[in-house]
This record gives sequence, structure tokens and C-alpha cells, in this order.
Amino acid sequence: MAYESIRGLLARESAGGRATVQGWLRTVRHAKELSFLEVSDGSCLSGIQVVANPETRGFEDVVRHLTTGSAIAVEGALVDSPGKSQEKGQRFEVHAAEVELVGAAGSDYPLQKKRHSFEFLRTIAHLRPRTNTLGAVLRIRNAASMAIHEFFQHEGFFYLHSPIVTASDAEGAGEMFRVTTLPLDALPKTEDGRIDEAADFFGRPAFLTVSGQLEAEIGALALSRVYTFGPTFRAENSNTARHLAEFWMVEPEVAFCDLDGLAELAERFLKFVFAKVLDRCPEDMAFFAERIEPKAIERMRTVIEQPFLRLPYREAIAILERSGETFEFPVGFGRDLQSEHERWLTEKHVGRPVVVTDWPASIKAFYMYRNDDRETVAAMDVLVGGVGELIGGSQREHRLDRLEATIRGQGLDPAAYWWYLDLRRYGSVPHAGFGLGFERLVQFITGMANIRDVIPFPRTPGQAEF
RNA sequence: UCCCCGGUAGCUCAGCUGGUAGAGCAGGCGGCUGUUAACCGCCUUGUCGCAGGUUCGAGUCCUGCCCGGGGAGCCA
Repeated sequence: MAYESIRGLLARESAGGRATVQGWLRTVRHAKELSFLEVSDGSCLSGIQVVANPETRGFEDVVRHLTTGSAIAVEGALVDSPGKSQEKGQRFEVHAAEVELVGAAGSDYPLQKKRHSFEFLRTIAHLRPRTNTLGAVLRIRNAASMAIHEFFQHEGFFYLHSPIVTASDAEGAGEMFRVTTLPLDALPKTEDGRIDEAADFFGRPAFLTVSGQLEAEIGALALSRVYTFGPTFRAENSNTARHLAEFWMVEPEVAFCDLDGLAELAERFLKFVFAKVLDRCPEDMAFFAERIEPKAIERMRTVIEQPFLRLPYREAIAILERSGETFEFPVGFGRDLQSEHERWLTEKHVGRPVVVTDWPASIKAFYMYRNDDRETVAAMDVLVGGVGELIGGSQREHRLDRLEATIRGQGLDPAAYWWYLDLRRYGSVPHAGFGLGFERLVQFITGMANIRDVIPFPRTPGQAEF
């Protein structure tokens, strides 16, 4: 028997005709001669109401004993709901000719037909996709992912698969996870008693990637425009609502591009992705606006409709110093902007997204392009209301002598960056790129407060179940 | 890693200044109604996070540990 998705059923022009549904029971209501089954299959937020009566095959032996969480298959007719139900927004329902139990769920099924705390749901990550909120999050993740690919494909970018395992601790972006096949209880030692790393799988220390950027630069200096979109790992012991040990990152890299071009790209990118998500997930977005974050839709519209403000770091600091606000953390040239500063700037002072450019070299990474003032680098942070920094990027230092000097100046060994420096030796061109934490993007879209609730299987310190 | 808060039934939570554990939901039985977090009646459910300590007596007070959450730092 061919089954139709509930999304498909609800999208029909009109009632009438055969309807087949398979899914999981959200709740059951029994009356004397009738049973009402709320069935959901995850194809959309809405479930569909199935009505069974004594004529329904399986009424006595199946329907009357159904419990929340059970999987069932229904065959029947799609009909218009009665007038009163229509007022509640329920257009169609299925009058069941037959209800079949596919997989029962016992009375210990943890998901009740009521609110659960997100904290509890995290402990049952194998069942939480069946909830309204997580289901909506997963559909939004899907739509946003596809929109990201669409955007870059339309703009002539190539999807580059950067490696997960890397031997370079190049970027200093954070603590790394070691990847090894060495036996931890009997490490091979060299003659002087140190761990024999040459005996390891790759013949040298290896780690999970903290960024695909350096490899993306290789791609950009061959294909001109590339992007990566893959998992990224940070072994930081940070336990906050904004950090994961494993998350997904989007990193476009563009050859023959400066910071201005990059800021324009970032702006087009965010506007495109948000517009697609709003267009394709209206039901899920209405849910988030109603139940999670009232401003979820409004603030995406702000990003889509308002031009971003370009603001050099130096001016941002001056504005903050003159603001008269009392901040918890000090403001001053050479200090990073704190979340409270970012949010005040974009939410209170400007009221639309802000791109802060040209940051002090002292607080930014070695690979960023040194501006003519010698004091700042061509870096940018895109700040949006609600979450602060959504995108961080920079024009890269493409001048060999400058890059080598900075690497040495930071006490790093140029030999370790030989291939990265080679890119500056052979046909170097100005290029730029940015990084976007995908889960933070989904947090902004949905308004979900905790990053662990916007990824199906969160990894955090001490947590890797499921 | 630091600061703060918390851990009581399958879930959400109550339990005041110590006196021996409760409500709603879920589940079972019955009733009722085209029901919508349905409703009404009855019934079942607990190593009160773990280990010590104080006390005649600890869910309640003290200490340590484990786990979770919020905030901070690091960052995406």
C-alpha cells in the first residue's frame, strides 16, 4: 500500500478521496462510539486527526488500546472537518476504514502530550525529534542547509570538501581533539623516553579540524570561489548555551576579493538564506514566533530588508565610549568587543545588522591582511540583534614577506606553514573569506536559547551519548 | 575552568523555621461528550542524585563527590 505524507495530505486542494497515513500517535481521545487519534509523521509540524468508529476495522482490538507514541498505519477517506473544528484551524481529517498497529509504545513512553523541559528532552535525544520543537528545528536545519548550498551555487562557488583529520595546529582557533591509534595503556616510547609519534597512524600527531579555512584558501587559489560546509571540532572545556564540541561551519573563500567584497558577500548571503527559510518553512517559523521567540520572524525580516551598516572598529569604540551606557566590561582600542557591546551596537544604537571592520592586529589571527596604518587588519564581524556576532571573516594576508614576518612575530615556525606560504609564492592574489557557525545561525532563526537544542546530537564536555 | 542555582513518582513540580512524602499529567478501570493539553469518578506508582555527618528523628541542616542548568571566559 502506498502511503502519503501528512504534509501532502494537508496540501490537497479539497477533501474527498482515499487517504493513507502512517506515523506516530501524539495523543488519543476516546469517546463512547468514537476515537480521535492525533497522528504525526514529521513531514510537517501539523499532525492529522484520524477519526475511528465501531465500523473501523481494528476498532475494538487496536484503536481502543492505543497509547501515545505508538506507530500506526491508517487507511480511510479524507474529509472536511466539521464546522467547529474548522474554526480551530483544522481543515481535514481522516475517517478511518482500518487502523493497524505497526509498533506499540508502552505506558512508560517518556514523551507526554504536554510541555517537557528542553533539559529533559536532551536526556532522550533518541526520542526528542518526535516533539514539535525538535521536529521544527530539524526541518529548519534542512531548509537552511539547502539554502546555503543554493546561494553559493548561484554565485558560482564550488563546494570544497575540506579534511576532517588534520596534522596542522595552524590556526590556533582552539583546543584540538587528538586522533590516534596508539594504545593509550602502552604508548610506544623512543629511546629518550618520549612518546614515539612516528609510530602513530599518520606518522605524526593528528587532530580533528578546528576550521577548514586554510584548505579553503587552497581551493580558492585554484577555483576562485569555493565554500566548505562540514563538521568542526573544538576540545574547549566550555559549557555554555553557545558552544558545542562538534558543530557545523560554513566557510566561503574568494580569490581576487578584498574586505569590501567580502562584506557584500556576507550581506547577500544572510539575506538569501533567511528569505528562503521564511519562504519554505512558514509553518515552523510561525511556531517559533508563537512558542519560542516572538521576534524570530521580525528580526529575520530586519536582516533581509535593511542594508547592513559598515562601521570601522575605531568608530565603534568611539561610539561605545560616548554612549553613556554602563557596561560590565571596559571598552577601549585593543580590546575585543564583548557580547554586551555587540548587542548594544546592533540592537540599541543602530537597529539593524552592523559590520564592524578593521580590527586591531593585536587581537586577531596571524593570517589577516595588515592594513596600511600598520595597526589594524582587514577583519570583519557581522553583528545581528539577539545573538551578536554571527559571522567573522577577513581579507587574508597574501604578501609573502608580511605573512612570514607575522608568523615569526607570534613565535610560530614558518616551516610548519610551508604549504600555506607556498600559496603566497606561486601566483598569490588578494583573497578573503568568512566563517559562520551553522548552529548559531539556526539559533538566530529559531530563537532557541540553547545551542544543544538546535543540533540533533549535541556533543559537549562529558556528553556524547546517542 | 570560575561564579550562582538545582537534582523529590515515567514527566512537570509542591513539600514553611527538621516530625516519617503529595498534586497535576501519563497508565488501569468505569462514566460522558465530534473530541482538540477534552472532561468527571476510583485505583496504581517513590533507594527524595550518591556517600558520610549532626540529631531521639533528615526530603529539609552540615561536608565531600557526581550530574544538570544559568552566567562568565574561550570562541563559531
